[in-house]
Amino acid sequence: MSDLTITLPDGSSRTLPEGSTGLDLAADIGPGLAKAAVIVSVDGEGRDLDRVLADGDSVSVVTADSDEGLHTLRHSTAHVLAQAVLDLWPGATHAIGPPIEHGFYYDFELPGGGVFTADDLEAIDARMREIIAADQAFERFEAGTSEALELFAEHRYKREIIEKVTAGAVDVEMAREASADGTVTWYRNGEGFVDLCTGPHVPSTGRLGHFALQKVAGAYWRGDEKQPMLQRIYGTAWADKKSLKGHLHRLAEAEKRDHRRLAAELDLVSWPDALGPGLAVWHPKGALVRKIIEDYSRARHEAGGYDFVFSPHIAKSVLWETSGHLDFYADGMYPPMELDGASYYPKPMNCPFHVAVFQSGQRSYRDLPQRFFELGAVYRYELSGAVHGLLRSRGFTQDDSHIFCTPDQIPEELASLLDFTLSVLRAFGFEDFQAKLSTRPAEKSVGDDALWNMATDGLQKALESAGLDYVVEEGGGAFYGPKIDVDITDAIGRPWQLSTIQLDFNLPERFELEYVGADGGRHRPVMIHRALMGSIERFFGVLLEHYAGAFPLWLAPEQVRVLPVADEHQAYAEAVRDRLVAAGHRVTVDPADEPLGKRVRAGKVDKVPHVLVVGDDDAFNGTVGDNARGADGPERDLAIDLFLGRLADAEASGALVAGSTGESTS
RNA sequence: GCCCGUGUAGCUCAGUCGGAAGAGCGAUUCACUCGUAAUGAAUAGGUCCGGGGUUCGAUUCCCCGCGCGGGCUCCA
Repeated sequence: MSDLTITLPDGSSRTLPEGSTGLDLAADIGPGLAKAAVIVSVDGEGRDLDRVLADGDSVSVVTADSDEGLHTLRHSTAHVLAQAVLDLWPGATHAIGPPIEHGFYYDFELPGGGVFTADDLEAIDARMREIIAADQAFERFEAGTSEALELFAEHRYKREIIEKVTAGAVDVEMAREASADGTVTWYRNGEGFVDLCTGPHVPSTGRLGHFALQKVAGAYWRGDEKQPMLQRIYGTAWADKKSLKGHLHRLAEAEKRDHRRLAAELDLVSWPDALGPGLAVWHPKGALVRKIIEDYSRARHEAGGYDFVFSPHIAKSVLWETSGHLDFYADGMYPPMELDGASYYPKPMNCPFHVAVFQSGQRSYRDLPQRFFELGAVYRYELSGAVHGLLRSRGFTQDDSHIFCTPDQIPEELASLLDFTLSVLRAFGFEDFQAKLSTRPAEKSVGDDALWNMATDGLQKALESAGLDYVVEEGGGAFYGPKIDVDITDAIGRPWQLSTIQLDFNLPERFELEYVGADGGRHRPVMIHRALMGSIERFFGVLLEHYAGAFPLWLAPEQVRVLPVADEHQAYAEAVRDRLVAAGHRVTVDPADEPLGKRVRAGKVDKVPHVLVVGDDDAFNGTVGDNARGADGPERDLAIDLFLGRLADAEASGALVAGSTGESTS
């Protein structure tokens, strides 16, 4: 009997008897590892622990605390969910159930068009725990298509997957459900539960258990609204109890900083029913913060070589026909208003207007690059079920610019543009970025190869010189040009896509844009669409959640609140306020109609960066007592001049609060 | 738009197995004038989302709308 030689991730090798499995390998390395092992990864491909290894395999043992191990755990838990549902609803069929970030889901069709209710989750959860307690082994099977079709005769969605797989038309979501090489695999556990699946899975259901079912939702089969609506159950699953608890805690925290809740609590924005879904009104405090954001954006663009333009909210259909929006974006547009025999559409984008500005006169290569900037309000007909506070609305304002340049200018323009973008985002306290470069799609696209290559190289070089982490999405670009999207990561680790830099080789063609070159001839410029914050409304929402409502000093609508200890200190409080206001700060006085403790508390609840208390000592000495947001206690006897200096420093640096005793700026 | 859930005071929510609508916070008024996270009392505030049905009687049960929330899809 010959032995197997297995290479481990650290480069060492191990010899095992022929017929050894992944589990044997793990046990050979150490009993602790054998216990912790979930699957093995053989040459980068996940395998069940009980599968036999081959001589020369390069193997790493995957444990539940790794991403791949967690993925497996969640996938296996999804199977148990399906098993429980099929047990409890005879006649139900299961569609797909992949692992997702933090958990898993499974889609079902219940007999007679039935639906799940929230109460059903409890029963399903209980049945799942029985299956886990029974510690049923996951067994893997492999066979040809016809046998598989027979096995899943009662399950139309499984059959559809098998047929698709056989035809070679596998999409990403289904890739986990079946292999593409003509054979079909499935897993069985318990008496009779089988599920089409490429695996791998944990050895047995006893390895699972740290999960929670979260919600039921409708989901179209294959995400297509023309397909049947299935019943989806979402759950979260983790390697141990502590991780599960931690995750549920983080969810609760995220809910507390929901921008819609904070917008109401801090009196910033509201969504009156009478306006319609996705349409907000801005209250004075919210509008003040928004104005500061917009003023900052304008100042940066003014200093950054942009020319400001304005454009109307509606335009005749001919504009949208020329731009092509009516062909490929009509679903996203509000319907037209018929006026004077013409159709006027609310604008879903600003680009055609900026093109019109470009076209208003003859352009020379000496004028380029020409950068037009506008805080442009646009209206998009989002599905009523898709709107989400400020993060997804039907009317919003883009910090929109269109840059017209020569092809030669592309690389330099992109490099400085990306620097500019990151600089603006950093000013708002965002530090973690993740970029995505989307390249030319495989099918149809416009523009010649040289242009695409120059633009794509330019984007890539810009990313590299900016030192940004990025992933490349091959073929992910629009038909009219490559692009970069930049995500920021917020204070609790969630990514948000904000900025986009998008090359466009199409609109210059459609509008027949030209500039006069150095050679005296006419040439076609390239267009760059770009938005840094994306949408002011959405950016505001992201900021609100990022800071949990506690805006940095320079953005806070009310920066300082002065509390006189008693009525007799009112005059001094007002004098303090007037001095701070004269220095350009936003300050109010809260008179002594309520006990001091109550007013201090109100200031904290309103997340005012500085609550000043002034009494006899302060009036006599020209000082204040400062309660900085986030500080452990008050700082007494602070000279007003000193406090003013700190305020100015904090405003300039973008700090959360002034001075050294409050919140840290990290 | 589709599936599920949900709608009671400005906010957060009780409640009515169908029989006179409640609390806390907030607001207003009065008293208190206070050195650091909720002073006391009083008052005001509701077509119980809208319309229809069942009933002697509907905020409660049923039907249809509308709003909101979670998903599907898309993206700023």
